[in-house]
This record gives sequence, C-alpha cells and structure tokens, in this order.
Amino acid sequence: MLEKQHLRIIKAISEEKTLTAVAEKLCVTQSALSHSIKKLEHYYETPIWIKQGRNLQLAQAGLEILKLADRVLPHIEHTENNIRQISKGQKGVLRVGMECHPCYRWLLKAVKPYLNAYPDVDIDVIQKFKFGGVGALFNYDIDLLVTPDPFFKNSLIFEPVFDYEQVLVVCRHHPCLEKSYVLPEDIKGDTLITYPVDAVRLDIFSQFFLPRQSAPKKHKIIETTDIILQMVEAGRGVTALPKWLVREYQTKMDIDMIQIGEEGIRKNIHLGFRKSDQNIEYLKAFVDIAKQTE
Amino acid sequence: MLEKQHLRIIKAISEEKTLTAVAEKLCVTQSALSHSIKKLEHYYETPIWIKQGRNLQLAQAGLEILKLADRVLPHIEHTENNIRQISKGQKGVLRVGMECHPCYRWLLKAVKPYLNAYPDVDIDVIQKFKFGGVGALFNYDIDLLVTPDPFFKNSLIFEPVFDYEQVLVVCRHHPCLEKSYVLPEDIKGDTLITYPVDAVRLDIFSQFFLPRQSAPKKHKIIETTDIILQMVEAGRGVTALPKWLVREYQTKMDIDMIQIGEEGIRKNIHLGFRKSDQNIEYLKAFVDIAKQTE
DNA sequence: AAAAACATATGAATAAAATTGATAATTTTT
DNA sequence: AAAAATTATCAATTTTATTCATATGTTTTT
Repeated sequence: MLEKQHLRIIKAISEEKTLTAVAEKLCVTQSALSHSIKKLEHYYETPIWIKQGRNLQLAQAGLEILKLADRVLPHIEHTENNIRQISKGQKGVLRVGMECHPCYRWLLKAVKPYLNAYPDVDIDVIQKFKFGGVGALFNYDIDLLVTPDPFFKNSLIFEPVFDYEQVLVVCRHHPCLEKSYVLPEDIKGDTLITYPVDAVRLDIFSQFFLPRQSAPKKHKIIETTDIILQMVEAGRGVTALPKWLVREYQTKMDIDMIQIGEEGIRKNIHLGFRKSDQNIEYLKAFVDIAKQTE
Repeated sequence: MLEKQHLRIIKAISEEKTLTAVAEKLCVTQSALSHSIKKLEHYYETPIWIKQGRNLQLAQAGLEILKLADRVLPHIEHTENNIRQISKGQKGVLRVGMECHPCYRWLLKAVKPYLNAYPDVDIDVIQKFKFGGVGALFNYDIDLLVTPDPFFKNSLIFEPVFDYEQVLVVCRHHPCLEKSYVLPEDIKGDTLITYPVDAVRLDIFSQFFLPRQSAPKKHKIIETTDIILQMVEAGRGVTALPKWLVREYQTKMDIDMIQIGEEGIRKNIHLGFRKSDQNIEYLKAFVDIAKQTE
C-alpha cells in the first residue's frame, strides 16, 4: 500500500511547503497528489497531513513516512544506479569513505593499481559522513572505510593494511634534530599545528603530551596539509604526520622530521567493510591490493 | 520505476525457486509476475533473472534488487505498523534490544513504571541481533540498546543509567566466605559457570583471573540463570552475577555472595540510542525513568 | 469589507498500468 | 516419446492513477 511515490510526495512536502509546488516539482498535477494521499489516509484511517491555513503540515503518520523516506529513498536510488552500471557492463561501484586526512593520501596510491586491475569497477570517494565512519558502513552509505581507528565487533570486519610511523615535522636545522628523538621539552617554544580534529583523537596529544603531563605552548588549527607544511617550513610551528607522507613533501619542501618520544608513535591504517559483503570479489580484491601498496 | 512490488517478487524468487510458487505465495498469477519483471528488464535493458532449465536464477541486477529488498522491506513494514499504531491512538513502539542476560532482568524493573507513565507507547523487546547491538541501532532494528558496553562515537548517544557491583555467587558456608573478598586461590577447586559468551567479554576473566594470571579449574557453560544458580546452590560450582540480582534470588534460594578481588568489580548499564532520535519525547522519558529505577 | 490571490479537495472522465486467461515455447522427468 | 512442469507472450479486461474542471476555504491586498 505504502509506495515509493508516497515517500517521494511526503519528502517533497517537507521541503516545499505547498502541494502545488510539489506538483510542479514532481511533474504531475496537484490533484493527483491530493488523490494519492487521500487514498492512503482512507486505507490507514489516519490523517497524513493537516491543512494549517494555507499550508500543509505533516501529521504524526506523515512524519513516520518522512522518516522512512529519508532512510529508504537513497538506497533505492543507489540500487537503480548500480543496475544501470551493470547494464552498461560494469561490475559495480566501490564507495570508499575516509576518516583522516592522511588516509586520503594513502588511498590515492592504492586506487591506481586497483583501477587498472578492475577496469569495470568505479570508485567513489566520500569524505563527509552523517553518521560517522562506522555508521556510514552500517547505513550502506559506503562499502569500505579507511581509518586508523578500527571497530572490532560483530558484523563488521576491519583489516590492517598499512602500518607506518607518525613523526614530528620541523623546519630544517631545528635544534631538536640533534637528538635521536624528541621530548616535550625540546619543543616547548614551538606552536603545534594540527588538523581540525578533536584533541582526544590526535596521537600527538594522547600518546606524547598527555602521558608526559605536558602540552604545547600554542595549538593552531589548519585544514590543509600544504598550508600546514608551509608554516612548518617557515619555522612558524611543528606538526605530526606520517613519515611516508613527509618524505613525499621533502622532495619539494625544506622540512625535516624526528621520531616522537623514546618509542616513536606507530600507526595502522585499517580497511573496514560489512561482513555480509565479504564475498564480493571486487571488494576483497581492493583489500588485497591495498595490502600490497607501499 | 523500481517499486515495492518488484522487491517483493525478487525476494520471493530467492526463497521459492519457481515463478509459479511465488505467484501462489503473493496471490497473483504467474503471468502478472512475468510481465512485471519483463517491464523492468526492458526499462533497465539488463536481465534480472535467467532461466536455468526449469528454474529461475537471479542475474546480477536481480541480486542488487534482492540486497535492496532485504535492507528496505523490513523498514517499510515497520513504518506501516507504526502508522497503524498511530491510527489506533498510540504514540509509537519502543523497540529495546539487550546485549547481556542481566540487562534483561534490569529492564523488567524499568519497564513497569514506564508502561504506567506512557500507556500509549508499546515496548518490544528484541534479544537476537543480526548485526550486533550497535548495528541494530544503526540499522533501525531497535531504538534503544541496553548494554554494559557503550560505543562513544558520532551519531549514537550512550547514557549510564544504573551501576552495580558484580559479585561471586557461592553456596552457603563456602569456605571463601570467611574472608571479605575472594581471590583466585580461594576458589581453585571450584567450577566456574557462565553464560555462553565469549570469555573476553566476561569480566570475571578480564578483570579477575587474567590480571592475576590464573584460571578457573573448570569452566562450564549454561544458558539460563535459574539453572546456573541451582548448580551453585547444590555446591557444584560458582558464578559471577550482579549483586542486586543475587539478592532477588536469595529470597528463594540458599546461596551466598562475596566481593570479587581487593577492589571488587563495578559495572555500568548504559542505554544507547540514535542521536537523531534524541528529541522523541517518549524515548527520552524512558531514559529518565530508567535512571530513577533502583 | 470586498476582491483578488492562493491553497487544497473532490467528482467525473480519461488515460495508463497491471492483471488475467489462454496458450505457445521450452526443459525436465518418466 | 509422451507427460509434466515451467516461463513467456498475446489480447482482453480490470484496476488504478491522472487529469480537468470546479468547489471550498484561507490569506493578502485594496
């Protein structure tokens, strides 16, 4: 009884405020919409919207339908797209989500060999999640999550694919470079520059400053890696980044790096996916190829 | 184009193996089904199923539709039920999921005052999850999760509602009762009885035996609390349970309890729900009432 | 206060879509 | 080789959705 068309109408009603506008948007007459919803109202014997003067307002049942529409319509659309892809001879689309900035840089390297090996699979990269990375997986907004922060629980699988060292990036000839590793007191005069991320999720805080009951003199937040590193190069601050990423930048920038603390900070990039997808061949292949990426 | 009816047909095809059987099940003619899907095939220009001799087998596009059906049909059904509830004058249904056995016992106490305060809200209790508790929340299979194991991340909210002490349950006059708390050596001759849960998730292992590099002499797994406690009463083993739960049983059973380790084991029951639901009044009310439950 | 403008609801007519019944075509079983 | 089981297809029919014209009600403008 409740059909896709109803979901579309209710969703449109929640956006436009009048039936007439919705009719225009959906390319039918206002009458058709009115009839369509009236039929539902008779079927369930409950109002779906109420006329508030000149406008319509969703009643409780209407709000339920709206919730359903928001949850379900994107999935239907996605499946329709998939079918069109299949019809064109493609296998599918891999929607990859990322939870950290360096993840993105790493992904770029893994994507190339994959696209060559799987010419009939497209890759979509998604960086903004409504429900966080794990939520996006559960919600089928993405198929693969790249993250340094795995969630070892039922129904999702996380596999480590790449491990690396997080290092402190400093300008050339920074005094701390005389030692083999850095301690808080060596950079007590420096500004720490980081991405705009909750401090709890920054290893330089949780694994370096906090355990030593110290804190940087000043903490500056910048969004892009390039600008961060230009600041570092100009001696205006220090930052923490993956060693391999710093190496790439060193070819064109005058920066240096040093191990963080006596032990250094080791990190792991994980790939997460739904257990129910573990047999999709082109997804497994991505994980395998990713593991071989240096 | 892709309608609910198509999802139903494909889902039924994946269960029954012939169109004729599906037609019977859905109360239409086989002809109607054939036409319906043929139309989709023409629209997307790709086969949805292929005749394998006498049977039908879903083609790639058909499998995509099946995935969609599995994901989406339960939601549609749930919304339809909600609308029927609303039509009858009820506010809604609260689907509560639980991840541990004592959670269930605690819930029973919290439910009573809630049902009185909210006569127009029904409560459904769900104990088996396809995707784990957190997955069930993300997947909208439940609205509220009762768990000792919160997930502090984006888009879900976990609130502690009840804290208690986990104690060791022993038979009357067990020698260990002479001390004020128990250590592994005090029960080295006893069998440990637990629910059928992964040992990592049992606090008696992770917080008592393992840190002291010890292990129970024998580990027996039993599903129901009543049977476990009858075994304990008969001196056939010991178990770990919430103190408040043991108290309830002590009125009718001859059992005793003792603190676990020097510090005891403290636990917290949390209620988790989707951030997007945080304004649903009857859900918030449940959390509030739950907090007041002793 | 009246008129104009803007909304949704509704009835009857029409158009579109889905379903059926009969049967052809194909494959498997006996 | 015949019988049984199954899907596909055609034409007819039934059901459903949509439109058009218009009634009814609300807000804004004059």
